[in-house]
Amino acid sequence: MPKISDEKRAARRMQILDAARACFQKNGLHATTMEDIIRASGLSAGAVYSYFKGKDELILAAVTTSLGTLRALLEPLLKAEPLPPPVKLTERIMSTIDDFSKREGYDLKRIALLGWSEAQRNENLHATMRGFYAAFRDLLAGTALRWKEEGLLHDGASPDDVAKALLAVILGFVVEAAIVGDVGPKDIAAGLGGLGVNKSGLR
Amino acid sequence: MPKISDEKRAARRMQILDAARACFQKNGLHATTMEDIIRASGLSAGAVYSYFKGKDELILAAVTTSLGTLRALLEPLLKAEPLPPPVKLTERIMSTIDDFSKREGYDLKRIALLGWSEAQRNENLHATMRGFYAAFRDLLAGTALRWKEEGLLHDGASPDDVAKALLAVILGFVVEAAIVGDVGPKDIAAGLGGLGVNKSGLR
Amino acid sequence: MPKISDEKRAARRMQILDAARACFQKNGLHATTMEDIIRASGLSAGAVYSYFKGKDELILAAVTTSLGTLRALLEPLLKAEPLPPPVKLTERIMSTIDDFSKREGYDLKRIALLGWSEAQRNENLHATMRGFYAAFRDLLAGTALRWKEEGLLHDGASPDDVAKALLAVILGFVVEAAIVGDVGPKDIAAGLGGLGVNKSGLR
Amino acid sequence: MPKISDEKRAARRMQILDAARACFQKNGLHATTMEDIIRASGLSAGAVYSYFKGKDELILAAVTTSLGTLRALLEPLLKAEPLPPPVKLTERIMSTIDDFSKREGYDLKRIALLGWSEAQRNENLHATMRGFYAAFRDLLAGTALRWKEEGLLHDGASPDDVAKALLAVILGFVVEAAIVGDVGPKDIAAGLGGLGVNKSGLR
DNA sequence: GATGAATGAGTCTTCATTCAT
DNA sequence: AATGAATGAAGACTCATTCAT
Repeated sequence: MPKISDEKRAARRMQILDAARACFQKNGLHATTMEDIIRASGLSAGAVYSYFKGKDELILAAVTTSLGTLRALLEPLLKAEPLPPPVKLTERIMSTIDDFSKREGYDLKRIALLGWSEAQRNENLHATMRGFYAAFRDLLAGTALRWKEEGLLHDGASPDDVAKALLAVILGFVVEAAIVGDVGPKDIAAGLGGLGVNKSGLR
Repeated sequence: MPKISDEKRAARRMQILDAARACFQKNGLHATTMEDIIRASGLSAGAVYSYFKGKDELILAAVTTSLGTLRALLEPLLKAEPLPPPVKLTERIMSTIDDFSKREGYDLKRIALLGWSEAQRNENLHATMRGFYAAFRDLLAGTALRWKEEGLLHDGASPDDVAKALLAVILGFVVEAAIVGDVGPKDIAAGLGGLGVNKSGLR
Repeated sequence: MPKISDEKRAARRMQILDAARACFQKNGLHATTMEDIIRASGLSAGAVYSYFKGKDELILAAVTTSLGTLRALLEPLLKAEPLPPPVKLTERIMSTIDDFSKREGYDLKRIALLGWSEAQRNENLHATMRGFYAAFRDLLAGTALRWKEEGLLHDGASPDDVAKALLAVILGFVVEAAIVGDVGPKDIAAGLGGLGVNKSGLR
Repeated sequence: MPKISDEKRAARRMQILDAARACFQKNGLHATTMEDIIRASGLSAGAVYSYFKGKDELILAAVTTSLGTLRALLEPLLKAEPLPPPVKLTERIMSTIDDFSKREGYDLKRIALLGWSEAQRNENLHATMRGFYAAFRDLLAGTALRWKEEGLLHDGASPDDVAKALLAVILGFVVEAAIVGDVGPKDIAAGLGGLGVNKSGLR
């Protein structure tokens, strides 16, 4: 079979996945029925089931692609040269997440919350998420090492712990924005700055 | 059976709620069936439904009481004299949450994640949680004001923003611990310290 | 036990029955729950069950007493002297049913409809109703015989058939008033008169 | 399965409706469970629910189609030429109802009684029935007008009242036959004749 | 006797998934 | 390969009735 067929297949998969994500985001994972997804995708039940084994696989795929989107969004920030100081980078990460959600009409924060909840009873999903966040934390740890080398961290600072703390801030921002509201990346960044976290890299 | 005493009634309610929380924690909100809760409570379906209108009320009650527990746990920390410096207080808050979960065999973190997810399609629940976290954030802002007066924050620091940042750290710790693992209150505290947040209150 | 106790018992029974009838009339037989009746009666579940075996007995009793009320209302009309001519008597019967319903706030027509429906799956109830209506039809047949003797019916008229026809008119009025509306005893009477039924007894 | 034809769909609907009507007739509206209907229809629960929203819709459909059947049965009688005199027409109407019930093994009288009862707490159903009977009564009034023109009614007779009276006779016959028994269309007709209602149109 | 909390079988309904066409 | 009608196992909830106190 020529390449076109594969492309079509991939396009179909994406079409279904987009429908699923839209439904999940709007109604949550459990309140979304397969029929919702089938209708939203514009395909037939059989077609959907030929691309995805079942609802669980669709959930996993929705979360996985969301994480993929997130990775594509965030990795460049970590590799930016010159490396921004901690608070600045953290703010950019949060802003990037926030902006994407607003721009694409596809709220990564909501999906994240749904995924975390689901992960507690779906080991497969949990493993996927754990892997993603662990990898991201490793990346952050690498970044922290560079900060340390640049003298932006205390001398005794552990890059791993810094990564853990920053990941907490980022994930916490997602929760706080989704549940409590009235908070933006700048607020968090300002708050960290007020606490004494290096803003400029100078001390 | 004659009229049951108020105490007994409350005890029965708690018995059912404990069963529900145990089930929710183990299987998640949606995967838990009323029959699970009924069996775990040791009562009959009718009895359970005479204490709680339905599953939604049970979910709301489970989350609400968890938040109540959390409040009882955390408020004393915010009123402690002398007031610990930011990182120390944050660490204590996280440790308290962590220890309680280990001690009582009742993981507040898991329930929190479930609640956040559910809140996205249950406005009643969302309002309850938003109210709780907003109140807690206000308390933190008050604390931040005291820190500021004591010179533990930068001069230009906004207590509100500091509160937002610290709440993010705390909530983020909950997520990170539940999903990624390999992280404890001390790690986060050390990471914040490494970032330059005042540990001792001295600068 | 002295007589008072029996009286009290009877009063309690009536209290429960009144509550049941009010509920049945308002919500129908099946939509009325025992709890509705219990609450309306102001007694406890146990008390209600000590006076009536169960819901079926309550339904039977409600219908039976309604029929008793009907009998008490209608029998005097059939024994009136001088005996009114057919249409006049029929109109009086319909008016009596109508007026009672309005006066007492207790609609015999509604209860009748409910009872007929229920009778189709409750042989006990069916037998009770059949017995009542059959007896009433017999009474009407006796009346028809007197009309015949007085020359108010055609010579070849069968009193039994006349009774059947008049019972149909009366029962039909109940249905028509309850379901179609815009009809009163006078309309029916006028219609019969228009059809040529002797109004005055003169021809 | 590919798209089913409209005919097949209609046939399936009828299959379910027939099953429902059979159950309703045998056990009454409320004592009939969805499982009864599902089993009787030979389909699955899901299939039944894909054709009818729920039990209420099934009840409404059963009553509505019964009324439709009734209309199809009775309208020709009202349009017959030459127009039979009042008692004759009434007898034919009652006979038609009676015969259909015997012939088809589907008792319109029983369904009618069930419907009247249900109508008292189901406004939708009530409106449907009221509309049907009111239309039928109008038709009868038109017929009465023709009788009047032909001199078969008293000069002062109101066609509307005559229609009300005849509808009462017909509905009353249904009740009397279902509840009391020992009565047929001929008995009622004879009784009306005995009361002086024009049989032949001559006086 | 009276109470009313508790029971649990029974109801309606949903929805992930399959498979005949 | 695609379709979408059909499946049927759950699930949430109700309510007539009982019986320990």
